[in-house]
Amino acid sequence: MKDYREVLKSYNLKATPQRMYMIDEIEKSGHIDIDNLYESLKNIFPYISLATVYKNINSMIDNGFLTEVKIPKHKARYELSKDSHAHLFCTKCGKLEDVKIDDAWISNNISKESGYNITNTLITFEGVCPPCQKKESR
Amino acid sequence: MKDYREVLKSYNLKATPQRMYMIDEIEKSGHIDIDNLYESLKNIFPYISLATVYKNINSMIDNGFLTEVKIPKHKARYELSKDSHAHLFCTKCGKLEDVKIDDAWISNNISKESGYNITNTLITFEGVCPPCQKKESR
DNA sequence: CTCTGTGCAAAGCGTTTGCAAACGA
DNA sequence: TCGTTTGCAAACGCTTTGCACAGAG
Repeated sequence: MKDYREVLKSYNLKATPQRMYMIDEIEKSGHIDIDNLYESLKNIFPYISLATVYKNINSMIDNGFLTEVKIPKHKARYELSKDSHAHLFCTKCGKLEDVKIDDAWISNNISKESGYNITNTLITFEGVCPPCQKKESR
Repeated sequence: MKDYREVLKSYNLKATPQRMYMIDEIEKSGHIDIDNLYESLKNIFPYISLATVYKNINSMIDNGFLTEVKIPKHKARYELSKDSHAHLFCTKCGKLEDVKIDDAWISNNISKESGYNITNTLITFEGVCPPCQKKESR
């Protein structure tokens, strides 16, 4: 496991074991929701409280270290903040993947047309992933 | 006010006055959240229940007549379902606007690259609208 | 030592459900 | 008339809060 002490320090958060394992779990999974995160953490900290997980998620979102990803009809998932990218969500198995996308020129276009000063672009594609397509055609 | 009897009938929903005014309100506003919808409806039906508004919103979403639009850090808003389009959200004043966008070729691209069978594309731009930009520069 | 973070329990908030009466078809 | 919808109140589920103790810096 990486050492997240410095990262947490730079965000003015104390490096508690709970937080370090939380970050590790989020990084390993790519995207995770509260329940799965809580369940994984209970393996390491049997007495960890759901409230603690919420509090930490919120403080890390507030300072920008984490990003919340909302998915239609599902619970939000959390990811480490990273460069702009889109999401691919499989409606069959619930898998969420990152996709590289050049949204700069899209938002430039929209910006010109609308006059908006665009600060963020959120793109999610919903569909069925290749493995689930195979299962369907059986 | 338009007559929504036929529309409701085609969705197998009874044409109650509450529903007809709900649709009217949503159409007039373009996008509306539960609280504002409930408040407007109370002007016409002083005893309307929030539960009724929820039930109707949900049944109209289920049959595809309405679409829910999720916005980061804000309550969902509802719109009449229409052709694929993106949303522009002003983070200063909370205004939500539709933008025409040709997402077909984007999703085709993503589809080819990822192998996903894409069924829906959700695009939201966050930024500051022209009026709010003027206010800021004062 | 000081202040932040943790765990627990309770409170809070938005949404859904159950039910009897009212209403639309 | 029959099945759906309404309004009300209670229940529900997820998230946040308050507090005393523990732990990081």
